[in-house]
Amino acid sequence: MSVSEIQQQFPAFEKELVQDIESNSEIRSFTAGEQLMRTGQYFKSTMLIVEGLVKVYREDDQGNEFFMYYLQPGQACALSMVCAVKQETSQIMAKAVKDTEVISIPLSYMDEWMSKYKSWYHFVLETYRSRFEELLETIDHIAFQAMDERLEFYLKKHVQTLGSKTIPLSHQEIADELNSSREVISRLLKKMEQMGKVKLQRNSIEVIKLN
Amino acid sequence: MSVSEIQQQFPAFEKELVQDIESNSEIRSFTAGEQLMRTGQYFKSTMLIVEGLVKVYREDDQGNEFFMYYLQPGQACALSMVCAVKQETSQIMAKAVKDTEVISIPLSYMDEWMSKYKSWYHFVLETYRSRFEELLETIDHIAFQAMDERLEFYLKKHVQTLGSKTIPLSHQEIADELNSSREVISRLLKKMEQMGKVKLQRNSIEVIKLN
DNA sequence: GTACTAATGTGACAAAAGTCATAGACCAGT
DNA sequence: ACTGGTCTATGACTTTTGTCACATTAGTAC
Repeated sequence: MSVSEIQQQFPAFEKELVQDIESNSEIRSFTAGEQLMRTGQYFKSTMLIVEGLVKVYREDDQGNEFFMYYLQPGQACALSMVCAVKQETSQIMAKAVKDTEVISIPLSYMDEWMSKYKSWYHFVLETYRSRFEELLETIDHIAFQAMDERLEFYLKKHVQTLGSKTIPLSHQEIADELNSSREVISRLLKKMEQMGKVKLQRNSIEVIKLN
Repeated sequence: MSVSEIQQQFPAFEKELVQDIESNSEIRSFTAGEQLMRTGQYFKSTMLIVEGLVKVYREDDQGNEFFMYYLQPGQACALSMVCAVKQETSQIMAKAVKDTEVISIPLSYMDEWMSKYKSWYHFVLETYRSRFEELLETIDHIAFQAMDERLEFYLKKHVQTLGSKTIPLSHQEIADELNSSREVISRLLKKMEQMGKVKLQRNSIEVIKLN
């Protein structure tokens, strides 16, 4: 990973910080589908996404999972910061959706840079802030909305994030992420198709228009 | 508010910080039942709880509410930090449960102290961290658990926080906070009573034993 | 093509939660 | 003790979601 590549994804970072990152961090690559972290793991470092796309989701004891949010280049996993500080295990899973490159920064530097670099300080706070908001939004949806609305929102989010109208997921995968069952999702999708909101294909959904 | 009172609730703060707080912050008092913040409000300051008890909950467009967590003396509202930084409105309501005193710290100092006082820095990060975890826990409950389990957890939490086995809430109030309906809560409580877990009185619930 | 597998469609049913209607219980003020 | 208001209890019913069983379809491998 070169200085210029880092600088490109994190334009707000001052030059010295970028150099510090370059010399003190490790690049890790994950192929699509690979897990970046899993429940019960300890963190000794925090991760910045340089390239690719990462899906972060929650998992309970029975193996039910639950989609929380995507991480894109230029973002960091607040969870790895949260847990890193306390040396605690997480209840979080993260999976690479596309081939992904991350910068892995040891905990000790993360802390040191907070006072050393203003841009790092703002970056960390902004990461907490934005993830906090995502979680609040997630809570809103599961607390207040019915499955059909949640499904629509889920699809909308995917279109935004993937930058494509075609979502390459099976009904089963969607059901898992919304912690529902395939039949329910199939039925709702069928309804949406009849309303002209989506077009269903095998293993993918083409979004026509959502409110 | 005297230096010693602040120091008592926030023992980790160094002396200079406490003095800085004393001379640059404002004390605000709320009587039980009063709102500390409401949806749509802007923040120009962050609040530390010195005395009392504050309930933080989420509200949607239709006025449904949803309990998130309690704030106790020695804690701060992460939301007010989150929003303060970005000068954004919150979707959060906070209400004093007991008579409450808070220290209101202007945004500018909050930022300045981050680099000036190590203990402040840790306090802010720890606040983010712990609230983040509370939110994750909340998500777990609404995503993975049925109403009966959520109710039990809710009661347990209240016993812990209030430090009393008697919870002074009506079924309707509980229903609101769990975003359910009174009848449902009444029925579940009745079942719990038959199982010997609680004893029901008018306007209050006495907890006998929960797992 | 045939055979196999994964994905999807669908009807029937069960369970959980929400809604409606109504009645009783409790408390406060007079 | 009467009255009005709030809180609680309960049965009947609806809606939503989850589950089960099985049929159909689409893609893949041979």
